Amino acid sequence: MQESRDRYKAMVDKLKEHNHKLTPQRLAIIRILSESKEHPSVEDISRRLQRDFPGVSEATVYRNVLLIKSLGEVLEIGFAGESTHYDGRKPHPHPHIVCIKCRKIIDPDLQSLKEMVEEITEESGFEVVTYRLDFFGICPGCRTMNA
Amino acid sequence: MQESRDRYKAMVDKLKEHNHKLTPQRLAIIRILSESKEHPSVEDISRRLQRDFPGVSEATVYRNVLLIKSLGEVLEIGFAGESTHYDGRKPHPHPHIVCIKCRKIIDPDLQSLKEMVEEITEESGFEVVTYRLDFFGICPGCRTMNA
DNA sequence: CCCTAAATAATATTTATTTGCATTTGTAAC
DNA sequence: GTTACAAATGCAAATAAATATTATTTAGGG
Repeated sequence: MQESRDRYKAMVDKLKEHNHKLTPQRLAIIRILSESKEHPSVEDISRRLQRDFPGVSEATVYRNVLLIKSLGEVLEIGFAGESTHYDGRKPHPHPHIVCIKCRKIIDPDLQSLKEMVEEITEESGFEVVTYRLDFFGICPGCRTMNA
Repeated sequence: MQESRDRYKAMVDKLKEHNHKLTPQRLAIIRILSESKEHPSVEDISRRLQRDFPGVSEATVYRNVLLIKSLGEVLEIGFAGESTHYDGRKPHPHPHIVCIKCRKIIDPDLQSLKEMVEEITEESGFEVVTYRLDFFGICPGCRTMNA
């Protein structure tokens, strides 16, 4: 998909810009990040990587994901209990809606978010830098299936 | 404070109701949970506990916090990187604002939350069951201090 | 092609949490 | 007040995720 290629290119450019080497492992990791819509964990990435690079170290995946995060090209999403997940397609904070039955995650567009940030600023005096918004519920599919 | 005592009593009642024994360690733990406004971690609780019970095992704290959580009397709040924190005063989901400088956590009252849930229901068809909302920013104190 | 800093693999370590097991202790019944 | 027994505790060892260490390899400029 075009979008995946754009993300891939953006990450490569950012790496070059900061004079980081383009190793095959690194490129494979950003390829996976740019193509994955399911918010993979380090373990997921590592597993997929084995196909092309049997024997990549998990530490390498950790280090690279961390590096790419520090460049602002991947979003870290830690759900309680599970290991941390990453979104390389939309690297900026955004709300999620997670289905507690099928685990599907969707990214809604919320008009009310802007208003909420304003309310926080007014009420608390905080300067909001970033946020983490996750709603958990039952998706339309699982609702009908179950009832 | 009255509120602390109410929370303490609610937790004791819930324990009795489910036929759990009221050991001194357990009572001390719920006392700390009911009095702490700062969302303590297991380690925090354990440290405070040493005052009254030199030698309480961390495992005991873990087990009790887990038990109390399973009774719905404490809210688990896991932030990336740090150990999990707990809120025994407001056991139901609520938004947080976290200062990224001093780590202070406050609980705002957001009018716009209801509206946001409505927007999600309409737009996505999800039935919202629970949520996790955290805003990160710089609190008024740290803003002036730093600039 | 050669050099050097950066990156990798493998291993060890740290930190948070959980579990197994022997011992102790609430608490309900006598 | 004793007794009985399941539940709770303490301790230590087991897991698990993430990070650090170090010797070796390699990307990429000159």
